[in-house]
Amino acid sequence: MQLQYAISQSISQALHALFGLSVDASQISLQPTRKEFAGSFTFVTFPYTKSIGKGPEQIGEALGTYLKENAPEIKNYNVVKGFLNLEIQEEVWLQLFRELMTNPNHGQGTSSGRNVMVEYSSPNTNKPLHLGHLRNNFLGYSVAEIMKANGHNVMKANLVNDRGIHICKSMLAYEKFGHNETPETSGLKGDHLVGKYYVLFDRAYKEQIDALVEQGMDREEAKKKAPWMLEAQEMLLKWEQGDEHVVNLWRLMNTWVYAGFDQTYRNIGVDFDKYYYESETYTLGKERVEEGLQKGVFFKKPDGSVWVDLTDDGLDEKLLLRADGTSVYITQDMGTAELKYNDFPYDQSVYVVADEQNYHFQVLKAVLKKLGKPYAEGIYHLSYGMVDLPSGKMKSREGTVVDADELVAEMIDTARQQTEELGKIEGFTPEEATQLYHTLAMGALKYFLLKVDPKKRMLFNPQESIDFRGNTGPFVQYTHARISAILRKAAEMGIAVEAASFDNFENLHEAEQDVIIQLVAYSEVVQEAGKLYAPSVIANYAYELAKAYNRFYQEISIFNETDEQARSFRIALSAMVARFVRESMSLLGIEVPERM
RNA sequence: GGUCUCGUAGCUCAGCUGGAUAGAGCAACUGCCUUCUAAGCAGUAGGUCUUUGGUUCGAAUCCAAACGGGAUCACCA
Repeated sequence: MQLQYAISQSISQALHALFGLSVDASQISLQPTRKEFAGSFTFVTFPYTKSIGKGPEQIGEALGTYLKENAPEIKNYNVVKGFLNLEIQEEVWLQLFRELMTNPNHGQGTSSGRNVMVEYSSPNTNKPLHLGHLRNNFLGYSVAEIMKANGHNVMKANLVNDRGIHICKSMLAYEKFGHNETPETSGLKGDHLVGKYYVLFDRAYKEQIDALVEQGMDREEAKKKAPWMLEAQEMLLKWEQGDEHVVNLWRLMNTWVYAGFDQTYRNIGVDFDKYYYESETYTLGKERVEEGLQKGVFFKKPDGSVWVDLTDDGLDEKLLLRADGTSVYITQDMGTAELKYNDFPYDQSVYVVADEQNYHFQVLKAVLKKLGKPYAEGIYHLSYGMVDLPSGKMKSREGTVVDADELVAEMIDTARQQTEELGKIEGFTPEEATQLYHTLAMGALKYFLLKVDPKKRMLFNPQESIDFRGNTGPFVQYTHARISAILRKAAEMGIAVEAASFDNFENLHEAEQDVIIQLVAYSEVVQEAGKLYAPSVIANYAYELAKAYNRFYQEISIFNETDEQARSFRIALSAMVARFVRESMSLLGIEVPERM
């Protein structure tokens, strides 16, 4: 913030004038003053006692006196031990506020010219999305929006994992039990229908294993020898050979799944600029392996398999290509990295993938560096923690997952109940009410999943529905709805929202000042969130802003104010809060209602 | 076992590059709607920041060790 820098400069000058000390303004750090003391910024004098040779209070007093006389921004000061608390002139805050009003791009970074690809979602096509995917999707979408706000060109990508043994499992069970069931005949959403057969496969497979074990076979052996496993593997082989029947079935079932996913994506409000399909990319990467062999950074074992030695990077030896020449996971990712780069020459490629794959991405980056790829350095694994249930980790096959579609439906129902209980639905058409419930439900859910630091694991308790009070999405949305009501009334009264209407306003209330401080911080918060890839930073900001506004709202009347200048200022302040609430929430992928 | 991570109020989480008496929300308890939306506001209570050392004027924050969770160490993806 410019203001902080100006104060730092003044302190730098003061240190020089009073004590002959040369400290660059950039080295001087200010912190927000704790609320129990008067002031907005605090300068800590402890670090200077040695070089100056005086006590911390003495230094604080001297600096305070100097600043009050020489720095126009400083209204007053107080010294508590080694802390110099600085109060800022009201007019300075008002001036900052006026600047915000006239700058519609505050918080929009100037174009960086940098290309950032954000890959997220990347689902398997054998089962529907669950709560863990929701965290992934919301994170990915939000990070992409945050990157845009930081001035980058963003490409949102979805790498669909549409082939492999897991898909064949669903296909096989469908062939056995399906009786040509379709989403239409079953009334099931496509992804749920396919997921049903994945579960059926697993159930039958387990029974087969148990049966084999009972016959005296070793369990590990039984897992490999169970008839359905063998059939699934055979099916995968046929798929790779282009067997018409298998490929047709695969196509049919994937079509169902995509229709289901599209519906979910639309419902939760995420989208993609580009889709990649693993069925089209899984053979890529072999050329990169060949390239590495030629460059001598990879090596071949006697059986013909290709490896890379990453022990110098603190990692292990890693297989890159099987002896039979087929790809493994890392081979594919080497290929898709190149493909992505050719499609969109990125400076940075963000992979929103759970932290269980930390090792994999370390390896990927190290391998691409060894190949000397220009895009290796830009690879960033946005590693997020799992969502735990009170019972522990979610497991698809064991049915201990919270289904995404169901959860969203429940949230919408909760939103409806809450709204009806509060009697807040008068004057809404049925369509508007439906829209509101969806907005609130998604607001609550997204905020809940995004307010936590992405790196951390988090807990979700399905028994306790997500709150609509306190530090929640609806709380922030409510603040916006409140302000909207005020702005409607102001418009009716013909009061314009413009800086000129409060030129002579003074007597800034503390609650008003606190709101301005929050507003001014917005652009820094957006930068911080971008630097950390952390929507949680935005969520916490939106909450703090809303809280500061609500305090103001409660303490100070707007329309009962007789001073027109003050009234106009407060309306303008409200409008500005609404704007930043809307913008910050939109960075989280959350909409804000006009009424609720 | 190796590597990586996490451990803050009963619960869920904030605490930026070290700074004042560690903050919110939920749950509990008190107040505040004839005044702009009470999904709100104000307040009370709740803590050996897992433990022990170290660095420092100063540590929840940095370093080390221990204890306790979790992830990973596949010719699965």
